[in-house]
Amino acid sequence: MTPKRELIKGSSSSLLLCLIEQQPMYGYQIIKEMESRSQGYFNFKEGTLYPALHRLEKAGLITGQWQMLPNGRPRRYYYITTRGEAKIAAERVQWQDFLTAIRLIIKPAST
Amino acid sequence: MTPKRELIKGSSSSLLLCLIEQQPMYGYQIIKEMESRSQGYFNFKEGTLYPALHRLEKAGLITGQWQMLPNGRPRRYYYITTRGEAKIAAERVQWQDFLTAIRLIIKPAST
DNA sequence: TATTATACCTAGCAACTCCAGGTATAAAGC
DNA sequence: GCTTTATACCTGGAGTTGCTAGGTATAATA
Repeated sequence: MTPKRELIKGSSSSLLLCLIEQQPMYGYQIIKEMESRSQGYFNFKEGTLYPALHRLEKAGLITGQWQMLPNGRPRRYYYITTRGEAKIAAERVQWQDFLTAIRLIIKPAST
Repeated sequence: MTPKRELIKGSSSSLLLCLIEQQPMYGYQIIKEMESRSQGYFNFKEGTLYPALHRLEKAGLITGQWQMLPNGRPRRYYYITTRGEAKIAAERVQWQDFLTAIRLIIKPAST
């Protein structure tokens, strides 16, 4: 079950948006959540995740807010924005189109 | 219907293998075939396709053979190899695993 | 006291798509 | 006859994004 790097590449930002839409999360939590939900399949590295979050924030699809824990340590929680929600909707369509196109290649319609 | 570049990225080599498995093809034909079968969705550029074919050949998954047309112009036909067929089977499994993992993220199982 | 878990971050390499360009012949339009 | 389009191959460099490997720091556990 070697996760295919290149498959993940095309969908990681969409997955992040989906997760954060369901519930505001911070980076470290996202890594753990991805891993546990996918039963170990996704294993995002920090070097992948943090830059990705920064890109999403820069694009205005999520917004991060520092929150202090009782013990004084800060965490950066990310929230979905209106634009992020729109993006998710658009990507859902893209995914469908993509899957449809793939199917047409593997099982060509009788011409 | 903007095809998502990064989605394609992860599956282009698998798609090429699938096409060539169905029928030996040459580069230019593959571009046209991809486009017509997918109703315009896939629109591989030459700068994408030819290097990809070379990579697949180098990896021993396909094998190319020059063939002379009656008019004297050469074409390079690519054939699937045994190893290429094995690869296709493996990638089918990877795809299923990937899709399963995705579903677990977008629709988490009740915990 | 040492290790692990939590929590953030960046720099640089690698992989792959695309743009843009190059080469060359055949067919079709004017 | 000449020009454009289609056919058919190719490469170099830029852009995007994942991963490795490293850094910083605190809290909990062994």
